[in-house]
Amino acid sequence: MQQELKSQLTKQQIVQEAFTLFYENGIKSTSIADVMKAAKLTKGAFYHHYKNKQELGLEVIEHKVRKRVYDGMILPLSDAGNPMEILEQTFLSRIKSFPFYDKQNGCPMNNFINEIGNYETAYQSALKHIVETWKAALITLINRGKNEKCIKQNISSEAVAVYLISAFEGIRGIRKVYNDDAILNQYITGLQIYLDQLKP
Amino acid sequence: MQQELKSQLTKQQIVQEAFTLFYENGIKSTSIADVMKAAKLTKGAFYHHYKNKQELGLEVIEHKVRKRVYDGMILPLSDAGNPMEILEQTFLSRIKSFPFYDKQNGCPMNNFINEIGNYETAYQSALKHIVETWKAALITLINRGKNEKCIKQNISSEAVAVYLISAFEGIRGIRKVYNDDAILNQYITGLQIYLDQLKP
DNA sequence: ATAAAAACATACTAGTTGGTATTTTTTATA
DNA sequence: TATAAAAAATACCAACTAGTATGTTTTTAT
Repeated sequence: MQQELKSQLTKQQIVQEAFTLFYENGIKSTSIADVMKAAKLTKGAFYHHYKNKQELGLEVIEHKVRKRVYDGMILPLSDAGNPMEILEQTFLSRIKSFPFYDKQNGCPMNNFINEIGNYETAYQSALKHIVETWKAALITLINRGKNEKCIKQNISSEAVAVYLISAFEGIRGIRKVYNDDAILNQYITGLQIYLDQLKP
Repeated sequence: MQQELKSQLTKQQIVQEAFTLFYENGIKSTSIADVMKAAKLTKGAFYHHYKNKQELGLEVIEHKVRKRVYDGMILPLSDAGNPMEILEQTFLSRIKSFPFYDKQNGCPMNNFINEIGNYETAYQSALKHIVETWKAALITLINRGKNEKCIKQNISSEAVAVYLISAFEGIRGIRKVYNDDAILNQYITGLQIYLDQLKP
């Protein structure tokens, strides 16, 4: 039983280091040896715990990337309070308060989405699942906003959800090629205009 | 003189094949040998024309990617006609009419942006330049719309431009992890709502 | 026609990659 | 404390990578 625990701890460490390296340099540019060096272990240990690199990639997506999106963008949506304010809080305040590191490296999910080829279906469905969960949570919130009369009735909740997610992921990529936050501030202003127009 | 022409023709072919392979599989997953095999030439020919892989990458961005964005998204913005209709035409109609291949593989510029690491400054500034050109053209059009009273006066043209670009690039990435166009249609509806709200 | 230069091919190197085979070390338990 | 299983290390391999060195063919200029 204690051995099982140690095994899980080791795997956790590998996944943690892998996430950081994948986030900073991409999955393709990161070798197993790189990950294991960061985890202060050797390749032998890796292949004792994992079948291959893809298995690690999927675990990083499902455990690290998923959790990040969940904690930062999905969970706050189910808070009590004015739905409009929650949207502003989640999409506006959050991006403002990102540390430099996160601004520079973009969104881990978006990085993955755009790095993988269209034939890597295992990665795709794992990523799609995160987007779908996010979208569903947004739709629920927007519908609540409609019920509580703080969001226009005659707009498609799905469409707004998808448009919000698209713009958010888009700017996280675009910000990477800039050296400053000016473009981020323009996005924020643009988002503010967008959100204001959703009010009845 | 004829040799100069042949040299340029060969380079054009290399750049063409490189663009296709980079677009479909990413620049990191594409080797020089892959490119030259597609171009029906050998590695020796490549290094006769190019210093290294990065020089090719930059040429692909500056010649192929830039031209694609320019022709598809920038040039139409300077057409005569109602600015609002031009925006709808460019952002709505264009994405609808994308062939399956383009939907599946996303936006070449966005793929590049999200594949490259944040230390690859040469690529970044080449990509930033494209975004900046696009943004400037959009701002010009939006300002014209304001002058001609078909776009609200009290909104920031820059912010709208950035928000439009962000959402467009974002959805092109997100679409890649889906197998169908439903998400694309939701984006289109979301964009339609957004554009309508810009009207006075 | 011929020499030089450009275009391209061939063969190679040194380093990296994902993955495997085998051995050593650690740990749990009887 | 002996032993079996799990964890980790070592050593390796075949394939691939960017890039180089050197050769051959083609084109151009004289």
